[in-house]
Amino acid sequence: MALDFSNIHSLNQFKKNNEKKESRDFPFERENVFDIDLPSETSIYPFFREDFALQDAMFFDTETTGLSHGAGNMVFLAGIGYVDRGKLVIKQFFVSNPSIEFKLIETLLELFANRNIVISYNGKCFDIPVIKTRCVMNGINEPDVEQIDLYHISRFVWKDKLRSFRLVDIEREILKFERKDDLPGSMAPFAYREFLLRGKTELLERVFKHNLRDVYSLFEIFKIICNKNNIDVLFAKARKFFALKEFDESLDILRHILSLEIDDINKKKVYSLAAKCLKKKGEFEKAKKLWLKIRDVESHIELAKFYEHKQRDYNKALKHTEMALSKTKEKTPLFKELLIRKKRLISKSGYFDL
DNA sequence: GGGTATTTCAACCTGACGGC
DNA sequence: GCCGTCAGGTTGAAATACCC
Repeated sequence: MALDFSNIHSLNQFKKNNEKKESRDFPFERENVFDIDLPSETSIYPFFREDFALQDAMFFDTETTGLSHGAGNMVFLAGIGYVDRGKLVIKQFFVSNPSIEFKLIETLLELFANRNIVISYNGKCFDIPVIKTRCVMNGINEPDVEQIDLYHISRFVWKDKLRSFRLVDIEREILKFERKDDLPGSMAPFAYREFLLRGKTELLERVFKHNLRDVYSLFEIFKIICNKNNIDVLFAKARKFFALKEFDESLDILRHILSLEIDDINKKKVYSLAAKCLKKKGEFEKAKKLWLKIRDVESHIELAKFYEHKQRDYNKALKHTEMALSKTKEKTPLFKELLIRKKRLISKSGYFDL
């Protein structure tokens, strides 16, 4: 469902409240509720532990006065999102007066305590370290939160598809959403300064929208990563299981991918990873059948290794080395490596290349 | 422009194997 | 037994990219 900005409350009420002296002692809070399609499953294992429930998590994004993690960088706006009764609730907490930042931090810590899994974008490197620094500066105990960082998961999932992994790039390429009139995050410190010095809220309103969109996008990205039929996500999970040396789990996912409608390119990707799993399991004959289906440079090299070291069939090993050579550009390091392999196999097979 | 999680890549290590 | 080669694994440094 598209994000409806008409749903966003105006800052006018905040301005009115802010004119009253007593309201400056508390962070300004506003809430937006969105109708959503819930993910049918919430497991993102193996990217995060298996026993994880959406009601324990909250989506989190901050706007700060800078990039540094040092004492001078404060949080002035925090957006948190959570699913409640089938709807996405996004609350934004704004510090209208830097002297009450500690109240915002305390509010966040209470929320962290209730929903102790924080889903963010680059939060491991930015948002949470900044919050921890603000805790130290305000004499508050640092929170102990579990984190799901969608930045790193996105890099892993779409590594072959995208070159840039900024949140706006994921929105454009994966969510198919283009921001209009978005205020870049780098303008947030300036917008806050304008508010504090001159009471201007025009730019600040756009920072609120930016932050709201960020939190909403976190939910949307999370939903895609939960999708059990998304080819990119399934491949990524299979790769992750392979990296974790859980080859049977990887093979199960690859079989599931094959049960979906996929093109020949994706089929070869499935065969290639499945062959690697089978090789690790020592099931060389099964792996061989897949390599013979793929017939790219890498699979010919694997077949050459298989025939040389497992079957001691040097003629077949030589044949696959030559096939790999025919598909490789001359003068490349791989070509030179294959020539060495060919020379060795010629020597072993007693074949004379006249 | 600072901090940091992750990825990449090179260097090194280990075990298996064959030739002498 | 020694030496060289290959494949595969481990480790650590460097590079990368993101957040405001």
